[in-house]
Amino acid sequence: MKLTKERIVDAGMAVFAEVGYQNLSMRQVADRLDTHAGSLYYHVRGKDELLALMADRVCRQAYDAGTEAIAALPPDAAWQDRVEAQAATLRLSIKQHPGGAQLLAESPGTLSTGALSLMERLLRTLHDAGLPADHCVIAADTLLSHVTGFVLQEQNQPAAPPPVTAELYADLCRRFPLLMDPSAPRPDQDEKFTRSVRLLCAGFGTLLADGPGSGGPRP
Amino acid sequence: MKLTKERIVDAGMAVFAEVGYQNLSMRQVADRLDTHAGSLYYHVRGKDELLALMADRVCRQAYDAGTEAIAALPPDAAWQDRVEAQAATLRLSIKQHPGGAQLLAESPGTLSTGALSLMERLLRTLHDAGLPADHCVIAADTLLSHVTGFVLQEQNQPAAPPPVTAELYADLCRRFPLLMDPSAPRPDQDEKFTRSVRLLCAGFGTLLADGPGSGGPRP
DNA sequence: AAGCTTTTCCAACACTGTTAGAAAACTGTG
DNA sequence: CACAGTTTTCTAACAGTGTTGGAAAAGCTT
Repeated sequence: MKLTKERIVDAGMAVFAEVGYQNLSMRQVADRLDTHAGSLYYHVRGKDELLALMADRVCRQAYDAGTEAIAALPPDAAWQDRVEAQAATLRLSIKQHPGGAQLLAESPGTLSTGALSLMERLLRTLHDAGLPADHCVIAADTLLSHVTGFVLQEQNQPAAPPPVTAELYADLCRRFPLLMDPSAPRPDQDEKFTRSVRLLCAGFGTLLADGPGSGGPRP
Repeated sequence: MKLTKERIVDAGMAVFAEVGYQNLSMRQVADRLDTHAGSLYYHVRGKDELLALMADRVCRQAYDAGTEAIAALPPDAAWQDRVEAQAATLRLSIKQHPGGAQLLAESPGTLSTGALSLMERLLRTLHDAGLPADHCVIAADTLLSHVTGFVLQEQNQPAAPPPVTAELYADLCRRFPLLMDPSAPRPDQDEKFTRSVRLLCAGFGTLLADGPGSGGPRP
């Protein structure tokens, strides 16, 4: 069957889903297409371009998943819920692929139309919510980079945490008392994520509620 | 001269500063120490461990730079300024090394005492500011992952943006009107960063000011 | 000085991205 | 159909990577 950019990206995504970001090689992608590595270079300038295309596809998937999630919301949903829905679907879309956050993080996001779509929609949500225009782009940028950063940490957590001796544990508690405080609740990642997004939304909210007494972020 | 973990990390940082994250190889690190690549493996389990050690060192540098910046603040400085100072120094410390954000992003941060120190100090700042304990860890986590995410985007922006034809530009403006709005101010990265941090602090603020009428983030 | 442990060298292995040129497949035309 | 021309694929190689095992050297103890 004829080779094409689209099919190469397809194979790349498949290999990516199986072996993850770190172990993705041109030869494996070629194998899945019953070809040889060199043949790919006629359609793709190099591995970088392939990765960029794949990152764009992840963004596009996230965008589509987002439109579905938004459509499922009640039409009079608050803007915070819309933001939350977009953040949540983006996170899930990235998490579907092992090392997906690295893929997005390492490819320059600006020139990808998928990433731009995500940005534009979030921008519109914030704009419609009444945020001042000059703050919108910063807010949207902050949220997007936050989601990537969050999933990055999430996916890089070692599956099997290294065993800590009792002695080492005691030392850690001495040096990092707040961090190691056993009385502090240890929420799971899902809850941590939604609450962090709510925190961001609360920050956004201070930019528009110019009611008496709450004058937005400090001057 | 005798080879040691410390010296290997030193050489690693030097090579890292010169060639960046992507092009750092064991052989180059060995060359700088007038040895052979195989010798490193007696002191270091593999490249992963070396990268983790280097990430820890970056965190430690950031921590030290942070203590300096905090000490330079007036003793009665608001907690927002303390948070801002820590975020700013962390960003600068990461930016000192080309690809430093990737280094931090790709190494599992939890088991690094440097990263833990950063976290603990931020936690204390928020705790002293009066944030409820169960929100502190989430807030601190959010801010740290935000900084990494921000610098990641910042360092991955291609030095020479690809030339856009007038036709393509018009198309972009049609598909992403808000994003491409020429009337919107285009702040530089420094300002974008400080404002995003202020935005986060504003979100944190809603958690403590339980005065009448501002009930924190939506339930 | 002999024996022993720690450290370093060296050569290899399997793998990576990438390129150049030959070979094949496909195309349209006389 | 046959021929030329173009597009696509194959093959082999290059330079470089992380990593390993065994030989060699160095350092230390008795």
